[in-house]
Amino acid sequence: MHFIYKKLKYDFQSIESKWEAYWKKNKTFQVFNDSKKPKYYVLDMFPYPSGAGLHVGHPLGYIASDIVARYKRHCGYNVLHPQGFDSFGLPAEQYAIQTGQHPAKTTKQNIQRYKEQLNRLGFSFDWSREVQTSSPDYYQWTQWIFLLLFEHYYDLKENKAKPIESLIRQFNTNGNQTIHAVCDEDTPLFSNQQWQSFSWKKQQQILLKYRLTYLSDTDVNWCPDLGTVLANDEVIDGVSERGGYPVFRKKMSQWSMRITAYAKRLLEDLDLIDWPDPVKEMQRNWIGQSQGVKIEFQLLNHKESIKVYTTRPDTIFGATFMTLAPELDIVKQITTAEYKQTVETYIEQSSQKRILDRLVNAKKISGTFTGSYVLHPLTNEKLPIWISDYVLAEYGTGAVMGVPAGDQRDHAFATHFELPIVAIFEGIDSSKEAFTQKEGFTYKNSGLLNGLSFKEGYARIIKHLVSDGIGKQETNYKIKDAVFARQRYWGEPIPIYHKEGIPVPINPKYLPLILPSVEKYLPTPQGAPPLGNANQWAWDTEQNRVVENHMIDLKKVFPLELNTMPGWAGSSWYFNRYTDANNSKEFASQKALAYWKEVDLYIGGVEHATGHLLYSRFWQKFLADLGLVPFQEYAKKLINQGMILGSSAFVYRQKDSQIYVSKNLLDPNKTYHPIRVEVDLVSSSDALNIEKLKEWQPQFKEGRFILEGGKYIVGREVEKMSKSKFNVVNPDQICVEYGADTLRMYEMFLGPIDQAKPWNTAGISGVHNFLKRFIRLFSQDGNWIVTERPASSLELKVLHQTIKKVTNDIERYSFNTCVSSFMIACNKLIELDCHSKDILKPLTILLSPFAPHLAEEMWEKLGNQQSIAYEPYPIHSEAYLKELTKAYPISFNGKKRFTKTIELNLSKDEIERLILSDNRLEKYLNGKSIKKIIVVPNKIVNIVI
RNA sequence: GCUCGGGUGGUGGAAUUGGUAGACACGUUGGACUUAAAAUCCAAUGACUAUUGCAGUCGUGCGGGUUCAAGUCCCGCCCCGAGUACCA
Repeated sequence: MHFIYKKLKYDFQSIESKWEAYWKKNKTFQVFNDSKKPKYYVLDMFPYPSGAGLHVGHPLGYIASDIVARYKRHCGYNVLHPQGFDSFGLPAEQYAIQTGQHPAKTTKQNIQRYKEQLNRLGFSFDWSREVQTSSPDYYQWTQWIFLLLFEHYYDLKENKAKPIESLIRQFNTNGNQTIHAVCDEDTPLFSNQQWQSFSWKKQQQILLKYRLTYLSDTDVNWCPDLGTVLANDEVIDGVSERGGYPVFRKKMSQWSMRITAYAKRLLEDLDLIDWPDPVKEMQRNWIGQSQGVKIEFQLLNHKESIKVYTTRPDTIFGATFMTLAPELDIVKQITTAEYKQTVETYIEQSSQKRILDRLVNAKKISGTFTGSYVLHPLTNEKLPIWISDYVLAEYGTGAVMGVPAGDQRDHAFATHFELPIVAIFEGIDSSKEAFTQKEGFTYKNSGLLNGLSFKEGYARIIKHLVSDGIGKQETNYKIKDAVFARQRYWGEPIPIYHKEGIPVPINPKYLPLILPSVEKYLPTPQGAPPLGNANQWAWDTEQNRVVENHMIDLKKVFPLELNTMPGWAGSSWYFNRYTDANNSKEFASQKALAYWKEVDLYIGGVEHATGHLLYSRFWQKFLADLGLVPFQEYAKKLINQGMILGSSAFVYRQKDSQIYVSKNLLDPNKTYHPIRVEVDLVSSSDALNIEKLKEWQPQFKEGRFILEGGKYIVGREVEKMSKSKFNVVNPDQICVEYGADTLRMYEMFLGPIDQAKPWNTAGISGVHNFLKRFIRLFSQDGNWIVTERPASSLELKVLHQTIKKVTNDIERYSFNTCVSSFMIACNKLIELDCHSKDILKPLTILLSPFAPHLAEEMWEKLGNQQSIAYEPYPIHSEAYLKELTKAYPISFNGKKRFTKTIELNLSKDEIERLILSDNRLEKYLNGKSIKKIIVVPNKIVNIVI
């Protein structure tokens, strides 16, 4: 069949701007909370509105979620598909420091630009529910949740958060000795009389040890270059995630969130949610549960004892020394006069080490003897006490028993300092290295464990230690309480004032506590956070409002907290706010929360696995404990979209010259400097536009370019897309050249949604051509030729198969194969010369989630008045497809799968029916007869003609 | 080191439960249409052998195994990516 097609105009520019305006004007995607339809909540991780605007990688997740949202609308759901901005953050603040421009102003401009870009791509967001974390309407509720956390503690009996008043009541009646609650390690025990005798200040200090958000002297990650502390997940390889500056450990008075109280539930409830395994695994590792035993070692010549935590109590007979973390307070008490000097020097040195040094020098063994000894609890032997920074103060008890035979680090330490090594595994040589496996040995030199296997010995020793009162079984977690304060300006103010050194909450009635204006966004000369520059930053407890600093009298006017909340505060609960985003009375009404329930599909980057995705689960659990939200887990299903990488372009400059050599002419014996050049200056065949290059940067003006085949070919390298690498592809430009629909489909077509992949503009023409061909189904020579004639069975088959395939693929989030299916369908229908309305109508609905602008245009041209967005989704007839597959029934005997060759003599009619039954047979049409057919149950495998 | 992913044409990637591997697209080559180019359309395109044609051999990182049948399942390696890192 030969058709000659004239060029058909696909005027995507006017189509797309027309429908963008239409959706906005008609509020097509606004949803309400009182629908009778079933609900579906599809959420994107909201963006930080950076000054650079969107690049081509950002919308990937939004396109996927928009396809699902539109698909679910067609399926008859009331779809909540909101968007907002995580608009507090460092870049706006740094810009403010440089230019003096208020972060609120730049943030507003950036948001404006982001919205324009997002709308251009045709996302069906309900903007009436937009949230901005930096808006007081929003952050008053972030502050409100902060205060709730402050006013609650974690009860281990009921396994939930409870009001602090209930704790105070118990203190008043019984003291704290019978209380089973999460608190700081150093909380003293007291009776009810003692509690009542305490001063207000003392009582408050004790309560801080229980509150779920609290102020304490903790070791923090201090980054002097950023002038702020960082959370653990913001420190990567010992340097700051942002900027890569060195980070130090430092003791500071800091706000923290008692996320450790929820460690167990955060771990266990991972089983309830359908999240990608890597994310779950990362959270599991981050929480880091381990089962072990805390064992008490009596100090020689001291009343006190030291507890160690170990997961291998069975190796206790191999313990030949004890090592403490240098930071522990007890170190100073036990150090003998003789060793005082060396110990103090060592402590000093290790505290000044950068985190990076500690990591890099991990294998470099250091430590020093304290002069003291502990007694082995089972053998009564004298074990020397050492300190070393391989022991971490914040894990376990900060003390380990040194078992060189069973632990590699202990072995290295013992070898380095010539401490004894006791072999405890029968038949295993412990002198060279430790044996860390948990099978394949029996014990020796191990008292009551001798001759037992690991399994027997492990159980035996625990039983013994516990019954003798020496040890206690314990579950330990790696996860640490999250530092919840930044020394920055552009964040939520913490609604706390300070009285006698005690933090006191502001009554939530008087929220929001509005961020004050300052003249300088830098820390004060005294080193206080930027809020220290504010003139109006004191709390009047009688008028309950912010007043000027000079009114502070420490009687009724007190200084306000100067720290602000970290970046993850606002994002830890925003998904709840969308259900009722304009509510000024509550963070969200119970009715709205009950209607929308949890997020059905959440799409965002995997980089938030141990940050936002963990903190938000924690807050959700806390809010659920208080009965404020109806679900323990807020997102049923999570998908991580992979990053779209840039393809950087390089020119090669010969060393010490102005000669640039084309990629394939490089001489392996010479040295070249690869220099990144702007990818816009390079054609899709990697040829460089030298004229434009010379205009772009003056350093190339004098360059001599050695060409191959008349062209300069650049080198390529796949890297993260970033402005500094000159490899950013701007979606606006793609929209101008190909249109938003093409961009949407192409991003989906690139590959599986969760995979990282390099951007390649060259391939986009394939998808663009598909859309042009799609229009061709409706027209010929520019004329509309949709017909009313009923569809043929072959056409119907194409349609039903496509519906089935596309629907299945959307349901399993395989969007790339969807796009392929559309192309196949389109090609087949063109070949069949199909212009039937019966086929094109459902096909247009099917395409609408992917290419919404074009679908709307075609839908209107088909004579429909309403937007296509709420058209019922076409249903494929399983019966019809089955009917077709059964067109030529083949039966078998036996259960086992087998291959069988059948000799056939089929008539033309039979062949046609056979062809209907199986796609692959189409090419055998036109009179050829089928001789043999190889079959397995329910499937034709091979045909011999 | 440990944990989790993943290795399929020149390229991006298909292949729901084991059932004609390489769909779909890019790129490349040839052709049609054009004064020409672009655009569009048609054809070929895993490798090798053979050719007038039919066809044959090898092919999913490597080596084994299970099966009538393996990209897919099992065992042992190699390589790449991500996360994590003195966690006792």
